Amino acid sequence: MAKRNILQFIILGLLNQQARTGYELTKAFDSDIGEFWSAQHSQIYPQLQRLEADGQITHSDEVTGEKLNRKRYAVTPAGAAALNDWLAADTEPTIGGRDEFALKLYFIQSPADPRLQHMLAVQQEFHTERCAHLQAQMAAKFPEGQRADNFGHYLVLDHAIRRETAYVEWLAAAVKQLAR
Amino acid sequence: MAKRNILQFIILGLLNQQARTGYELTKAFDSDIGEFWSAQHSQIYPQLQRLEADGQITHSDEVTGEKLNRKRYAVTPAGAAALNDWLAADTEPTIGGRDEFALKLYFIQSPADPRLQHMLAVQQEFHTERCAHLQAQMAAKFPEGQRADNFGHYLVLDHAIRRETAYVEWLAAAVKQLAR
DNA sequence: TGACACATGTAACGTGTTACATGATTCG
DNA sequence: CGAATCATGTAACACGTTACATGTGTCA
Repeated sequence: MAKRNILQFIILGLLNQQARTGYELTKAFDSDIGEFWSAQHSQIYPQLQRLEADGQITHSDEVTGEKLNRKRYAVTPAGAAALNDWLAADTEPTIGGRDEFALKLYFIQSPADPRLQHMLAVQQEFHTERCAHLQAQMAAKFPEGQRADNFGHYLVLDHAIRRETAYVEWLAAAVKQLAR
Repeated sequence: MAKRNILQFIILGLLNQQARTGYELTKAFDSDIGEFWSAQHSQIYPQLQRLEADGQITHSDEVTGEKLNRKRYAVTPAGAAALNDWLAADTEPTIGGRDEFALKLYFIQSPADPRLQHMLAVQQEFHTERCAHLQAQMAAKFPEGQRADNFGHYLVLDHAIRRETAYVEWLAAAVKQLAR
């Protein structure tokens, strides 16, 4: 899995869009970017420190209210260069992530197994709902083929929708071929 | 990512199908099961030792030729029970694995970016070829809707094909909306 | 006899998750 | 004033990859 520390580039990419705090970066992984990567704050804060020590980002202190301090990070020219190097480098194609559910199905040999019905139904419900949620997002953010700006965002949303749609179709096809 | 040590159950599942050596288990991750999980021998051998210490598997020694020893592992009743518990347990739905390429696209804001053309073409070639390879496998292993036996195997192959197909379609749609 | 597949292990390191820990601000 | 959110960190542990290490069997 992880090997070349992708996280640092994601942080650079996000900060390159706009200056952010560690907290805001953490939340970015809950929305659109969460479709293709995840990270917790316990990983992000140390990474920010390393990037700053490396001279790829800097921060300015901000105060909210009386005492609360937050650090707003921004990329340096060196950071922007590192980001561009990453973007320009060859990308090892993704070869299908890990899927515990698919794995379980693999070990159930018989299409008559009594557990299949329920297992498939649960997954179907989840992914169908998820699919609808993504389509709603798409409709909200890109109403009229408004893809010119934020093209990247559009592409990953489209990707997520296609992926979930294919997943739902796979589950439906599986259900259809169940018992007999 | 990993959290509940899925690997142990995969090993139990594979050994439940038939007794295998560590080497054979390692190779299983290069074929069909590799679509949804990967593991190296350096992870597998220690895991086999732990499973045996736990009483979930046992091994018998085999000799090939003059000296070469291999250990053929098989599940114990306790191991089979653990496997069934895992299969019966609720499965957290997969929420889209990590995809470095999708991530890069996300950070490229403009559909006129000169890098896009080449990036997409490279991925397109890879995934198209992969798609064809999977379909060939399907045709070879399940010729005439021969899904009754090895139903699990059929399902994961079908899953992989649908996933790759969707990926290829996504890339094609992206290319179509490129410059202008 | 050399290359390649078979076969099994350990070590070092990096990444990722969960838990621990603390405190401020805002809103009802 | 209590709950939710904002905000930032550290520690412990589990998981995964790469590299190190060694030796046998088979086939051309």
